[in-house]
This record gives sequence, structure tokens and C-alpha cells, in this order.
Amino acid sequence: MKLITRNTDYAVRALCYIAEQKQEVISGDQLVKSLEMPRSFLRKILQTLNKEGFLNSSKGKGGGFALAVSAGEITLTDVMKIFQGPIRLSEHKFKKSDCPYISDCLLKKKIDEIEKEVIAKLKAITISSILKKGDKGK
Amino acid sequence: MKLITRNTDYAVRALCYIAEQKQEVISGDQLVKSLEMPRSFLRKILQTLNKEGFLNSSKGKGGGFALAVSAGEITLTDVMKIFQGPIRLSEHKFKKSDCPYISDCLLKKKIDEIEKEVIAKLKAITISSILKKGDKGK
DNA sequence: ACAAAATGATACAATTATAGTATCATATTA
DNA sequence: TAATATGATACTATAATTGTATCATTTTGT
Ligand code: FES
Ligand code: FES
Repeated sequence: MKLITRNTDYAVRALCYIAEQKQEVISGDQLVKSLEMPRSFLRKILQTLNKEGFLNSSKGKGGGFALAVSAGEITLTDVMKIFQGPIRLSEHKFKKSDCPYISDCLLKKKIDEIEKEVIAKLKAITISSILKKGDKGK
Repeated sequence: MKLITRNTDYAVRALCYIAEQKQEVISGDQLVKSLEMPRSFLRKILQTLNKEGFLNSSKGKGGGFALAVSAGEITLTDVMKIFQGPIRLSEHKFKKSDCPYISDCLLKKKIDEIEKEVIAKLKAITISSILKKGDKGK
């Protein structure tokens, strides 16, 4: 029953780390060392973030990853969507034949409401909002 | 990324159904037929609800399950706890060595806040609050 | 040219959670 | 004592999560 899976979490932490460094470009290995995450797993995550346009990558010596978007513009929901698909708290949506309440289901309505609020709040969390004060904005 | 798993969902719907009927005692088979859920799965769920004190059961002809607690006192979080364990949106709690931010992690704080709010809202959803108007209170 | 340093692509594997099944035992009622 | 119901419990299947591992490609510096 996790809302945030580990690859999302790793991704967020990696983005935070990159955003905080003075250098723009950070190599995967540096991230692995600094954040102590499984190497191959993080590499895959970084590749995905690159493909999705949140990171730019460069090969060869001195290469690595840099933010492609400012830290203030990357939201938690962005990252979640990439690694976990569309956000949905419940799958309470049964075939009509399955459920006598479906046409006017209060449970569904209530859950949907909560879902909306949660998403709104997650959307308000950006990478820069997670960084310690003083580092923000970058 | 589901907040509510199917056994929780089935349990809630079963509780709703039982609460709505005029008879107090409803057999497992009647629930299976009416709600069109997998028989064995629902039986297991009903047994669990019984063990946890939300249903009373009686064997033999005319037996079945009845609410042990009034519908207004069974919350969604109650049911979730039974079938999904303690509610936790994120496992963002790494070993100290893993994460430079852990001592003062804004992400953790923000997630925890959201978590609290979600739990509060889920707690406000009771079985009777899900039933159609007019059936309430039973 | 060539080696070193990096990422890109991709296939594979392990673990865990979810979802569901099946069987036999036990109690109750008619 | 047969029928009806739940109790206990072990088993299986599927899917999601969490990784690993390998080889290819690009870039840089000597
Ligand atoms: S759609 Fe069936 S109870 Fe909500
Ligand atoms: S505990 Fe590490 S970023 Fe939150």
C-alpha cells in the first residue's frame, strides 16, 4: 500500500542532489556513491528521466546528467507519473453487473474527492520545495 | 499504486450489503450471488471480518453473518488496516547512511502531512456514510 | 588511432504483494 | 443424520516492484 514507490523516490532524491550541486553535470557514478543506491537501478532511472525530458545527458569523460528543467518546475506528480503511471488511489470501478451501487456510488465519489486533493497536494511539491532553504530556485 | 486493494473493497461492499438488508443475518452464498465476487475469496474476507470483530457469524441453516458493530462505527480505515496493514503512503525512511537529508527531510515532512490528512479523511468514511440516504443509521 | 569514461538499449531475474482456489473440519438446524 | 452453513488452513497464480547484467555507442583526452 505504497503511494510512492522506490524508483520514484530514488528519482526524486537524484534530482534533488543534481539540483543542489554547484556543477551542472553529475555522473551516474557520483550519484551512486553519494546517494548509495543500487547502481544499475539508478542508471535505469536516470535514463528514464532523460528520455522523459527532465534530464539532459552527455556521454564520455566529464559527461553525466544535468537538469533539463528548473527544479521549481518538476513536481512530485511528474515523477510519479513516469515511474508509476497515472495516479489513482483506488480501482473502485467495477463492471455494472458486479455492483448494485455503481450508478450512484457514494464510496466512489468520496474516494475520488480525496484522490483529487491528494494529487493537488503532491503537485504542489516540487524539487526545489524539497531542497533546504537557500538552495531554492536554482 | 493502489491505496485500496480489492479485498478491502470487497469487504466494504459486503458490509454495505449486509447493513442494507432487512434481515440481520446474511449467508456467504447470498453475498456471493448478489455481489458477484469470487466465492472463496469473499469467504476468506468474511472470516477475517468475523475474527476482527466487525461481523458475528452463525453456522448451520439460516446462519451467516451479521454486523457486530453498527454501520456508523465502521470506518474505511478500520477495514483497510485489517486487509492492508497500517496506512503508509510512502516508505521514504531510509537508513541514515543512505540519505544526506534524513535528519531534516522536507520531502518526508510534506508526505507525512499529506498522509495525515488522507487518513483523517478516510477515517471519516463509514459504512453508513456510503449507504444511500434513507438507509443510514442502521 | 585508441583507451577510458561515460550513457543507451535491453533482456533477465528475484522478491514481494495481490488475488484467488481448494479442501477438510466443525457446528447448527430441521 | 443429512443439509447447510462457517472455521481453519494450505496452496496457487498473477502482477508489481525491485533490482542485475551485458553489450553497444558516443565523447573526450592522449
Ligand atoms: S461502484 Fe460498487 S459500491 Fe461503489
Ligand atoms: S530522508 Fe532522504 S530525501 Fe528524505
